[in-house]
Amino acid sequence: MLSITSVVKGQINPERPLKAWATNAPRPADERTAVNTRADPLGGGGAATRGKAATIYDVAQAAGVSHQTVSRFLRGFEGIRPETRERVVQALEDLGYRPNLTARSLKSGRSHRIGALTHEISLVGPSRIVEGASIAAREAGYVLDIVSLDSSNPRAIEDSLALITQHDLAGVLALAVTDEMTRAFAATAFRVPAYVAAESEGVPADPRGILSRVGLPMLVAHLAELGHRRFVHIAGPSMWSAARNRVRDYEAALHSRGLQSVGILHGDWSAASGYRAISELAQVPDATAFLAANDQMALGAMLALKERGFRIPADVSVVGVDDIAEAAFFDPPLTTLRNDFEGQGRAAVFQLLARIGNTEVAPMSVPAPLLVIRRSSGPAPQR
Amino acid sequence: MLSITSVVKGQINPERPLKAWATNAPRPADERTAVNTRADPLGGGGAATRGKAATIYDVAQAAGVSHQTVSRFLRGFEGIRPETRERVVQALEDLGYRPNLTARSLKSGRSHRIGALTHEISLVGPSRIVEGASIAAREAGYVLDIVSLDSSNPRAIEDSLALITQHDLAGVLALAVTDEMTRAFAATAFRVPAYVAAESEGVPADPRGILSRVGLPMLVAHLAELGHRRFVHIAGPSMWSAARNRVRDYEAALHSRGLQSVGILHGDWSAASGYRAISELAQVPDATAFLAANDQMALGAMLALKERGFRIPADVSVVGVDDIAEAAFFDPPLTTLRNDFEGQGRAAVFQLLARIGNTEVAPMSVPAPLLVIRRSSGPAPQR
DNA sequence: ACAACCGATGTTATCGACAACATCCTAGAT
DNA sequence: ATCTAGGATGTTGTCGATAACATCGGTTGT
Repeated sequence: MLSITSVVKGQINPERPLKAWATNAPRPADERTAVNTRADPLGGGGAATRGKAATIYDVAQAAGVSHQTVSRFLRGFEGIRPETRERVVQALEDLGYRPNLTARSLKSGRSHRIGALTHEISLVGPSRIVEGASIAAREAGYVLDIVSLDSSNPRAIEDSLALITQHDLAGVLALAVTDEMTRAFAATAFRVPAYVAAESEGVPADPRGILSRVGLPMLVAHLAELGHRRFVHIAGPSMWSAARNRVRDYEAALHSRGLQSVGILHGDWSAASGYRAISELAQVPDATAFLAANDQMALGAMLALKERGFRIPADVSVVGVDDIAEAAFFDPPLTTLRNDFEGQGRAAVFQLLARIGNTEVAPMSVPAPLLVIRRSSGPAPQR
Repeated sequence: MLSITSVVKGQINPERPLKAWATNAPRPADERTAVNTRADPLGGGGAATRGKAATIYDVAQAAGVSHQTVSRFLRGFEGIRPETRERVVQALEDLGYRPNLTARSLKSGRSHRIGALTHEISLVGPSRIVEGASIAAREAGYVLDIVSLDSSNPRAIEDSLALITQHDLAGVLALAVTDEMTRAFAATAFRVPAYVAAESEGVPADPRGILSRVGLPMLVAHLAELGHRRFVHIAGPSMWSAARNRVRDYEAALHSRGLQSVGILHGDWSAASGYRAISELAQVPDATAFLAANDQMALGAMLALKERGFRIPADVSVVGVDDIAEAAFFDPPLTTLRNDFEGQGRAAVFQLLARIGNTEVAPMSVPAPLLVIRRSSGPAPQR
């Protein structure tokens, strides 16, 4: 258990003035480069930093202009005389001005926060999605307000939505979605754009957009080419649309090749559930290929199969989905489908920003799924 | 790749009025229970919900009182005549009022957001810490503004800190900390309480507070009792204080038993680095026990050792730290030390809240580390 | 040469909530 | 019956920023 070391931050003098006022404003080109140049030996900034935060009024007074002129400068307005501009810049730096985003968004009605509701962020998938989203948001000048649902608390969704609707956000995102969350989301009246990032279940405009639609056939093809004919799927929890999609696309892929599914087992994404799915069976299905809906369940399933005396891949092949970082070091290393979680998070943020009206975001290109062949899959045994 | 399904939220009538206005205010006792009672058949609220959000002025007008009376009610002021109170409650519900937290914090100078700066949230540890923090924050009525550092971007820390300092936050947290981050954090002048949640390196008041201080001796004792005498440590990146602590406590634990470390290898927390640490060695050290600083590196090391012909645990024992969910399903299942990541996150939030002045938080009890013995450790081979 | 005009800047109102102070009304004291 | 204390409520100012409008000095057109 880590202990918590506190760093009490008084108004310590900022060694490196952050020049945060320049962050979101269209700034003169030469500003960008010179962040570390001001080596102020404890003077100047000290006085200003000590008390309360400087406002545009303070800056205005220091520069001998009106607060509005300061505001104009900050917002990138062009028509300011060079000498005036000079004085404002100077005052800004001297006082170490930082915009008060609260006041800004109160007046402008715009905020730079995105609410992100997510399930089980401690799972690998969701956490990577959140990371991608967080980084994309930061790059666009937003921060992500993360509300992670505690699945042990039945009222969590309600509470979280109540929390989210109060804060004023630029938009709301649902990441890593279960049906429950989708429903609660749809029933809530947000006053801002809201998006649910989920594997769509209908017929999507761009089928590349669904990992399982394109990826599962690749997995099945790989196994079929190795001679496998009898398959078992270890599915995720059916309240996750991602889990349902994988079941559907698994069956479709088999069907289109005239192969058969020997059975579908159910897990909850965890390695433990993959292990139980196999080990609790009275008898292991007569299949040669096991396709788990994610790598963790594949890991658990592999252990259970080995304990039952199956050799992998000599007797049975096991494949997963996601290509988590550890999959290459399972024993045997796992054949799987690479899933670009970070990309999903980015894409979700970009989609939301586009709807928010931020036109500067580039449309996301959807990376194609990638089949990663390792040693957990091999030729089907001859009977 | 998931596709993103948008749910365009207009001002749909809220099926279940969230009564969010009651969330943070000391409310009359009977309010708590009656959330779903108002079955308003599309009347009343409709008009108000359609346009912009209702303000206390709108509510005041609807109730025929002054906005201040509404404000008083919301803040739990007692001296309001029952009939007036009644009208206010009615108007509040009819309009589906939600407080504008932006305006509130502008005036009150207080916010209910906590900024959390974290590294590599996609690692298992950090993501679980963040989850614990997020849940604890939500329970206390705060949300976590997560800023995840993109390690590929050298200016990420600066950018992130600039971003954080602008937003108005109740406090700032650094989770899963590297030295770089600690330094940048210390050099920044926040205007609010800031805490760095890290394994402390000095002599802590409560030694139970450090996982490795208590836990590594347990691991070493376990292995020593099995007859192991020659140990190798696979360390984390040295810029993480957690990694340094583990090295230090590993050495101390060996020393106190008169045992010797045959070597310290270095990884980066990933399974790949654990694999490389062993596989790239010209010759595997003559040791019987390998102690990795986390489970992922243990996984990689196990694979490399097996590939080099070592049997686990017959020839060598391998143990990890953290007890991630998958560790029980490695082959062999990994002996490790349970690490309460979520608890760390909670603790960090509680500590911060305490400093913020929120007196309602209970002090955290620090769970003792737990040795989890599985099959990757066994009796040392007889030479 | 006078007015319309324009760029640069200042003044005032505004966002939504909270807070200080002002006011009104009623009940108890004299 | 009049005064007063005090509870209940209304009015105005404030937080820090943005927006609309006003103003000032100097051009430019005719």
